[in-house]
Amino acid sequence: MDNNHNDIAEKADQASAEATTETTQNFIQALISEEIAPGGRCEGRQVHTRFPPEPNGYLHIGHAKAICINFELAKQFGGLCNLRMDDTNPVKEDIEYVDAIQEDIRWLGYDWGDRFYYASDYFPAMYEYARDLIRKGLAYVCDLSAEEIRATRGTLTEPGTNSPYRNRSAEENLDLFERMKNGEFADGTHTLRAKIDMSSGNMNMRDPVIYRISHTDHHRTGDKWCIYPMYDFAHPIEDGIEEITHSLCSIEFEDHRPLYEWVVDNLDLPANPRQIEFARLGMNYTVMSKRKLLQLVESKSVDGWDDPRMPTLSGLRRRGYTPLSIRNFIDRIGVSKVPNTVDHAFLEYCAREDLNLSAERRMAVLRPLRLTLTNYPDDKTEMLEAENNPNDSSAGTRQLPFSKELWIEADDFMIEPPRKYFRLFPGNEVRLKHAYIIRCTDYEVDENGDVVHVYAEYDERSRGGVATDGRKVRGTLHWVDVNSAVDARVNLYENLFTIEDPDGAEDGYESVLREDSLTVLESCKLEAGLDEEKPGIGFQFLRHGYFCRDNRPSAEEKMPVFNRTVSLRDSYKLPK
RNA sequence: UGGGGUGUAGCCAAGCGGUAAGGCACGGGACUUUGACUCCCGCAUUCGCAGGUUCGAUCCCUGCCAUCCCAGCCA
Repeated sequence: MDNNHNDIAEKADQASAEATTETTQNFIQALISEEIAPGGRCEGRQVHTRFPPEPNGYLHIGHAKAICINFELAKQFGGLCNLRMDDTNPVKEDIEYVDAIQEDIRWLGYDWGDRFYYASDYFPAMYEYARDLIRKGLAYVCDLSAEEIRATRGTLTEPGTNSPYRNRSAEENLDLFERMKNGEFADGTHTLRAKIDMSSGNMNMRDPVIYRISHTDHHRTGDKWCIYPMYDFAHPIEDGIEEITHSLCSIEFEDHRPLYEWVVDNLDLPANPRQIEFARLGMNYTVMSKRKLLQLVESKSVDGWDDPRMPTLSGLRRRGYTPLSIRNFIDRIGVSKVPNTVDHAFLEYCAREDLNLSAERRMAVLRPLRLTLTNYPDDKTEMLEAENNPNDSSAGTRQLPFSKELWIEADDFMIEPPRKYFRLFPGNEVRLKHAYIIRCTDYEVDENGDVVHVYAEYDERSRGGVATDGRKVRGTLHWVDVNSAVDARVNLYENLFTIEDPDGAEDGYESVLREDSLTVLESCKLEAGLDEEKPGIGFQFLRHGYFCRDNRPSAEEKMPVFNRTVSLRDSYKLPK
């Protein structure tokens, strides 16, 4: 036990040594190593990545994977990682998300320095690049409607047909494109299309639209523009302008890569980036799509984007997950191209691992049962010393008030205990953590037969919890002194869904929402001082789990509110 | 009956021609003033399947099977 802390510190050292040594590289690291080596594509260049969210929603744990991969890769290779708002579609985006995204990334522990960009800042440059394409005969203004474009695109197995506008002259295209920009045309009447190959097996190469008309105010450029570039055209330009060396994205963009490369190859960009795809994160018992998360919020199935049951970063933060635990989680699940569904228990493991070392212990009775020590002096209150973290002696100790009247956990007493129940029952002896050994002498039940009061005698010589005669006392209970207890509300969270794969539910994910994903306990008794604590600090409530103060309690809330981050592992099973 | 991916344990994931790392989960045990932590032990004779090349194949070749993505003027 005394060696615990040393062992753990040693293990942490080993882990960080391994992280820096990095014996096995994932496929992206291996590729970058090759490319920056002599003769490689990026020889002499500084590795430069970017995280490019569209500001149209809140970040979730899946985004954390992309964030960690991009920022960590830059760090490992002595490079840089930019933060860029990919705001090329004004109808979906909003300024409110921009701040939230930055807050979440900072909270996760990453810093983009002064390299915070907006794709919309490049609109003028993109317009000029588009004109280059037109002049090279590689893009044309098309008058087909959206329906007509769809109809002529062909199908997965049949080639498409050329647009009748495909062979307009560069002069005519330049003129039309300028008039599109000047607002002479209504939405949907014209597009700028790349002239590639209408019979390509890759649908993305069948003369993709690269500019559309949208008379919509943009959250940053207002009404300055009424034509907006499409992702496939804009993204390689954004990367090129920022001199990104490696543009990482998720696997479903794999068949966009030929188009990405087509743009890079046909434009004279400041630097040529390379797109690399990896598998996005899937987790069981949750959904990850923005659309579905939004739906949960709008249907009031949850209490907002930051509901502690949500896989959003703001939800995980409110729940009490630490940034380190999330970074560790992402680091450990690895990077590959294999479709994956990571067990949520792995995330919980990472939270416990970090919190076990960093969280101070406190005592909290969630379902209180009154205990009276019949042989303890009536008006006495003594102070007992309690360690703050048995795994970290530097966390120090605190003084706990103790008296005749105490709260214990209702679960910790049974009139007729099953086998191997070593908590309190008539005649049995247990230890009150940090306090005394007590023996149950009596109990009271109400008209329903429920136990409402327990009586016990304490062993005066066992102060601190040590038996002077060396007798073994197996059970140790947590408790809270009645006089100094803090009344509180505690929220217990479970998975939002009843099945592992809610996306695959026959009747839709809403049909498998779990009814009891939130349990609100209104009459909890917390150790004194917990009402002074702020959100963001994790505590271990002894024998229960890790908790932190809610960062968004409702206005009318009078009691402190604590959220359970994750329970302690529990190998105790009540025998039937 | 197009194009592009992916298949190693319940879940992640190493492995790159020399005889299946590690983690999570799970099961057992030790320790214990948290039934926590920590520690120990167990957990793929086999790498989607079938052939082939080779002294030797998870790694190379061929075929097959399964599964995911693509027909937005979304990203």
